[in-house]
Amino acid sequence: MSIKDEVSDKYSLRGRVYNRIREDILDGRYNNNDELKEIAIGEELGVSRTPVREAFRQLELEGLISIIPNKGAYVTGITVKDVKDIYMIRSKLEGLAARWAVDNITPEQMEEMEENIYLSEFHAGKNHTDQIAELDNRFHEIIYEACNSKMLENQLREYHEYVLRVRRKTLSKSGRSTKSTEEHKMIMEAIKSGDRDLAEKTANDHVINAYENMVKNGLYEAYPSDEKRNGDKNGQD
Amino acid sequence: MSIKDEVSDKYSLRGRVYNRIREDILDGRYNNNDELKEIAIGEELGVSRTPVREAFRQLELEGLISIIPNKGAYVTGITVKDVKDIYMIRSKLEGLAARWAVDNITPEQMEEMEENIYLSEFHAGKNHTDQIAELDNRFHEIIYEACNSKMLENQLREYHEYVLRVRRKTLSKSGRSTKSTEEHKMIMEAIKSGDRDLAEKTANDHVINAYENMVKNGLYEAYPSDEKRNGDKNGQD
DNA sequence: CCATGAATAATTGTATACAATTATACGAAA
DNA sequence: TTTCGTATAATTGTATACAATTATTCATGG
Repeated sequence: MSIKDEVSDKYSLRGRVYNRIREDILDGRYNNNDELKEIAIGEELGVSRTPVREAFRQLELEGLISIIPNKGAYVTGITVKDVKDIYMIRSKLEGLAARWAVDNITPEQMEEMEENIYLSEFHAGKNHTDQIAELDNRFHEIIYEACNSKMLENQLREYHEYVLRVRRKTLSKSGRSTKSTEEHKMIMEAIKSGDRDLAEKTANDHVINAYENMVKNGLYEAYPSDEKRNGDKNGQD
Repeated sequence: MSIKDEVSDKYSLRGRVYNRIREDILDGRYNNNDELKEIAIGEELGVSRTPVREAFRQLELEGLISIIPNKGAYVTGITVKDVKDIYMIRSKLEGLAARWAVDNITPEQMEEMEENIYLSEFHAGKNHTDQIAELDNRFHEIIYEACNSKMLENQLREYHEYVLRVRRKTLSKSGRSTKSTEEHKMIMEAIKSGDRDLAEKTANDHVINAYENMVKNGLYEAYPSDEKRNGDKNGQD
């Protein structure tokens, strides 16, 4: 499938341009629908249009910008509904990853997971939001690695980018971190005990809980720009 | 996320190069690890290196080729395990799509679905493999459209490319088409009756059955080139 | 014969030049 | 004033030129 490691190539000009624009978008330094001009970006980074254009093509495929032929490249926003869909999809895929991790996790990965949770419990008690966010990311990364599927791993990483993007816009209110760590612990214990069904289910639920918490804490305020089209009606679950 | 419609741009040189190489790869006209030279491809299509390079960058992100900096672009193969993982992931996502379709399918889409199944039953009885394959694709497309999620739709389409790729290598032995149509019918009826859980479950099972059928009919002969690394052990389900 | 390494060729990476398309400015007519 | 159309500028699309890197050839020495 896709992404990331193949692209990196951090030491070519194109790679640097790609990473730079990508970061800027994910960090919210552009607004939705901002136009990216090849020359302007090239001058800013001291390169010609060629590597910029190539970077654009990749960013387009990744969905971070959209290119209209002969017109320009525009930063693409994601809607409230997109965010919801991503979380629902992630719920399923994280469940699958946790299930597969049961059979494939290494002792070292298991160890890191336990340590991760131990540290999380500490920081959750003190509201160290940066450390908590970092540990949270890492917990999921461990599962991605442990599931032993390059396909699934790549897919989940790709979605994770979007999560980071959203997280930057929604404040991380307290309360969640403790509960989140508890959920991580449940997933970990299910994996450790070899219970595939339980691992899958707890991971499913964890992602959905994270989503619901985000909604409560103002997702809709952070992303007011939903499209009108058919409305947001795939929701009853 | 990704893919396809944004890329198309069929009337630019880059778009034509992209589509051409893409088709060639998916149609199996290249072997695994074949090297793609910018100049050679450019001359073949009568264009310069610039649009070829841009097309390469997109194909790389799509996973169809892999670019090694300063060396070249190589057609990437997928392994037996990759195929399996894709089907397992698809099982979950098709289930989700069917679930969402319950709440979002339009009368027109429902009608097309019923017609699709009616025709499939006819052709399945006569072993019209081409028509059956076409109808099968279309059945899934309808669900993708009906789920009303651009995110999920794009994702499933991307995976579908891989399925087509595999299908071209594995012979479609008889027997399956009748059973497949029956399964489509079950999905359709679940959607029609508004039973979300059933729709999800029947779609889940359908994809897994398709996979198991493929294994029986020689997937492992068609894709002998699995990597050795950690072996294929995430399998007990 | 094989191994080594320098010279050469081939190929990719980047910059620039030119063509095609789209956006903008501005004046004339209603 | 507003609207329309043309001229101009700005921007993207493509081709080509040059630089940097990698592959190949082939002579030399062991």
